[in-house]
Amino acid sequence: MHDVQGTQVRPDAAGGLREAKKAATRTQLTTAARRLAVEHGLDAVTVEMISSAAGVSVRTFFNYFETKDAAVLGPDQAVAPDAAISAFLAGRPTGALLDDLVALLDPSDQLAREGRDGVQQLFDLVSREPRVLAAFLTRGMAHEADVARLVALRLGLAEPTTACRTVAAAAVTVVRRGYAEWFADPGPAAPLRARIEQAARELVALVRPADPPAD
Amino acid sequence: MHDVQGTQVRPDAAGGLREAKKAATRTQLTTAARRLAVEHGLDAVTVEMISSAAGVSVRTFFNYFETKDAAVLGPDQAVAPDAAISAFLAGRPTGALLDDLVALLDPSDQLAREGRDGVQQLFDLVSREPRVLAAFLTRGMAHEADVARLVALRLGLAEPTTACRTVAAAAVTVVRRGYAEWFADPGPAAPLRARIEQAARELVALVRPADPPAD
DNA sequence: CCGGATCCTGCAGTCCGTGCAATAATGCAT
DNA sequence: ATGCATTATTGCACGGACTGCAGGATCCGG
Repeated sequence: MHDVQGTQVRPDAAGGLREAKKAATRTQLTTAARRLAVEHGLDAVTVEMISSAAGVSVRTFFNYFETKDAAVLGPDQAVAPDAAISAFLAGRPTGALLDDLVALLDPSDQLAREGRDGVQQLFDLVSREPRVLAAFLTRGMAHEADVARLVALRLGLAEPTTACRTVAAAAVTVVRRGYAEWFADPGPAAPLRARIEQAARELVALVRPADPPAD
Repeated sequence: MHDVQGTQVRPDAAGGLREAKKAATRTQLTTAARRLAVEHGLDAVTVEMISSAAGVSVRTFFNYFETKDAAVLGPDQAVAPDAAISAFLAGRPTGALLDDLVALLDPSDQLAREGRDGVQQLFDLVSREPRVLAAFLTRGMAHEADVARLVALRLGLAEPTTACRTVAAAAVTVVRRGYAEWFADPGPAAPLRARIEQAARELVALVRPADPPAD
């Protein structure tokens, strides 16, 4: 029985059983941290509680995450899957920078990976616990820097210029706004992607207020 | 001698000597925290060092700031002076929303209040210490919410709509980008205000790529 | 000058986070 | 399968962050 408290453990592609078990415990820790934090509030949850819920020692907890907040946030993710990055660098899917950035940062696959409940839980904590918000925003800044590099590459530049960074900041801001609105009212009528596109339209409207309706 | 380690103490307008002394010690704590953090790195600086440098006990430190990071960041400031807010709400100075937001958030007066060195010191820490960055970004989110409320008021709305929040996010992002570039190269040739306006132009260029040059 | 309110301070305690060294588990080659 | 090298887990000890509490000092108004 190669499992850790119910979480499937199977050797994923490269890397043996060792890596798979590590990934499983990391997931376990994050899951336990989020559940306990939602239930009791982050301050009332000790690292000892999270660790024992995941079946490891407190010392091991700190081998996986630097801080309690980081465990709630979960392991860092790439800004987008490789396929999406390749497409973006090749000028796809539309050729328009802002639209392609929205497509690049489209988080629907992350939603599928963590599950709708997990993401809802995380955003719940982001909006309720200032420390989780702080960690979340810090990670967002790192993602913004990654996006700036990708924009530079797409434009054939070796290093991101000021404009690349501003464009990246705008794109990340639009996606963040979409997330926030989706979380505030996660009805099925307006899926996450639609919220993000709505935020993009609002940004365009700010800059082109006198624009005639396009369609 | 009503002073605290060289910081002037005079009863500011309303509030007696008590309030003035409190403000003085708060400033002292932030000044000491920043100086020590720049010198030794934030992790190597203990609250005890900061407290004794400011001439108060450790326990008193925590009466002024909730965390060590908060002391480095300094006391919270209003998003803009009252006069600038009134002007913004009245549709000034230009009538164009984005331009007026840039004017509203123009931080030149904060620069004058804290002094160029203090702000440079703070940004130095923001870029070097992840914990200070996290606190800084969290405060930025609060400011963004304030700005969204102001936008709503200017448009005659009681509550900020989705568009108000997106507009506020875009404006705060532009100002943040200007700050970042100014800090990366604080030459006198390109003052802070010019950097912010440059970032605003970059945002416009993202949305209106085919625009003919205006001037 | 005095009473009430407010602030400062020390103390004890909990929890976070880290270096270190011993132990246990794993992967690999034979 | 078995022994060996590598790596993960754990306990321990420690410093530092942060919080109630209670006693004492300071300030403000009369």
